[in-house]
Amino acid sequence: MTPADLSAAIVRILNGLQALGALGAGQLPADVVIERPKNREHGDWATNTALQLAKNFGTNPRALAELLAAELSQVQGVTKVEIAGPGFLNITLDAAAAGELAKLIVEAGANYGRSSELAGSKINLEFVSANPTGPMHLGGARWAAVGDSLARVLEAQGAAVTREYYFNDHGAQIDRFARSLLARARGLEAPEDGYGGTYIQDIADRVLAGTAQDILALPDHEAQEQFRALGVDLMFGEIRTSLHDFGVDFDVYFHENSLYESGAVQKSIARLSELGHMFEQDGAMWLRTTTFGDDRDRVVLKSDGDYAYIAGDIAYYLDKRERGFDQCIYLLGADHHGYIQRMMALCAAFGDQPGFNLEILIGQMVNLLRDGEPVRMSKRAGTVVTMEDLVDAVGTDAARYALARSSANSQLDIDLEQLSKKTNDNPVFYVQYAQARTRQVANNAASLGVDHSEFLPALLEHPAEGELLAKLSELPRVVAQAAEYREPHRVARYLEEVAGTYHRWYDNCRVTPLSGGSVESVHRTRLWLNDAAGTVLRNGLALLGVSAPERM
RNA sequence: GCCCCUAUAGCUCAGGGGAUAGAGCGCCGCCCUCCGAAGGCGGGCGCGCAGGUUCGAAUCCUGCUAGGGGCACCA
Repeated sequence: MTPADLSAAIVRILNGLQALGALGAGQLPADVVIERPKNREHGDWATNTALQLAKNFGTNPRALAELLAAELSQVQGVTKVEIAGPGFLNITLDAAAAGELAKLIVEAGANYGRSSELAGSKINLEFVSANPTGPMHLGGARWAAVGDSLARVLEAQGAAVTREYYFNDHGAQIDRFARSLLARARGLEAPEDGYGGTYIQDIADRVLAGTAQDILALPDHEAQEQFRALGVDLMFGEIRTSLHDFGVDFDVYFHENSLYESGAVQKSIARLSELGHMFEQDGAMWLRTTTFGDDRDRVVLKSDGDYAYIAGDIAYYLDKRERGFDQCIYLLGADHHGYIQRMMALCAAFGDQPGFNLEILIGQMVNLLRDGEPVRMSKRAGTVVTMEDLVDAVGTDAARYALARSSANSQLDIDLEQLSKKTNDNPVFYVQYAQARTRQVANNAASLGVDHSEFLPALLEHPAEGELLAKLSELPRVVAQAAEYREPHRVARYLEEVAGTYHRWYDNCRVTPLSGGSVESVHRTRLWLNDAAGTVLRNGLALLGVSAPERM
């Protein structure tokens, strides 16, 4: 008997009551929110559904609660239903009904927490997409952690997710990168509008070392072109390696330049012209995005004959749709929030539904601190705080966890010094330790002859076992909500709660007998619960891309 | 000027209308004669301000204040 079972039971009861004419003709809910009350005197589970639905059915909360309570108390496994306050239903289960869950979880294994809710939907999730003009920086690391975890969460709900990286290898920014490389190779300072980090020298040296050709003897524009092509490749390789080491691998690295080379840009603009959304003015071609709520129209083809940046966005979006993605999700940094309106407008211009076919998630910035002082992370300033800096300091698991455990909506302060000095500060260890503990308990149990040959859930009667079972039952709902709200941090927060609940159970309930004692049914039954907790912790950590070590 | 995000414990952050607002870290005290004390138990400290909606608001709405990020024929 899980919260989901209770919810289903209540929906059934509501249906039955309405069919009998005991309720008015209101809309019936598809499910009912079942919560664990903070105060245990309020039972194992509680719901406020009578308070929320009474108005719909033309009755008052108290009366509806009484109808529901009478029926619900007849359900098998429910021992008591009480009405509290204005119409809360407080539900108490018998230990056996609650305890069944332990076995269900163990038997489901890696599938516990997964669902087919999003089966059939084909999602393109674009994230990171950092320009190949410098090493992967801390902000990119946040989106890597959040984006990959979101992909895992969506996949756990049955969606087919393609992780995609838009690789800006076209335009003025790349030209500045190439000029900077050339300048450094000649021993000159980087141009004023160029990149000045020490990595520029490094890449320039590698370009020179990597080719037999004497690039520096070429005319300027040819030399620059060589540095552009080779330098971008090197930078790209570095970024890709950093991400891989971070546990994030993209299915598609999409090159912006390919949109221009293939003619996709012209094609997509021609399509918008046919649809009547393009116009010419001041020698430039514009997309009338104001038709769809943008605050100004946007230049697509500049008067000098070059395409504006949005031209690539237009072609890229269309390309994604033509590749068969129902939903294109973009995870962008806060400095891109101004793009939302024009992106939504171009989506609508193609006849699509903004918010469904195109969804843009904005994540706020990460501030890196060292001893409480902000560390600048501007690539141009050359004081680059890279993903490697963070990983070197705290390790991949701690880095990914620290970046993924907070809402992307809030700015995040991470103090390198604090994390690197005392890694025990990081909650990831709390969770990993609990998981490792479940393994050690299982190992000890095995060596003492405690096995899975018996499961008598009624023996799971200690209050700490009730708490643990209740907490473990929440995983499916947590994952579903993380997917629905696109908020993978919910998984991390939940795991911290599971870990705490498990530790308390561990302190109260032994899986192995004391020395001299014999193995009893209760030990064998508790082993199931121990393993169920381990399963939940491992499944959750997997959703975050964090390892679940056997021992620490 | 306009737009977006944020404001909750000493710190970093959860809390998407419900009952006494939570976690980790930090601080104080207690617990290893039995599954690793990287743990548990106890203690102290908090919803930026002012209105509104509601039976009920940290949560929704409005205004204000503060911090961050944006507002190109740049990418």
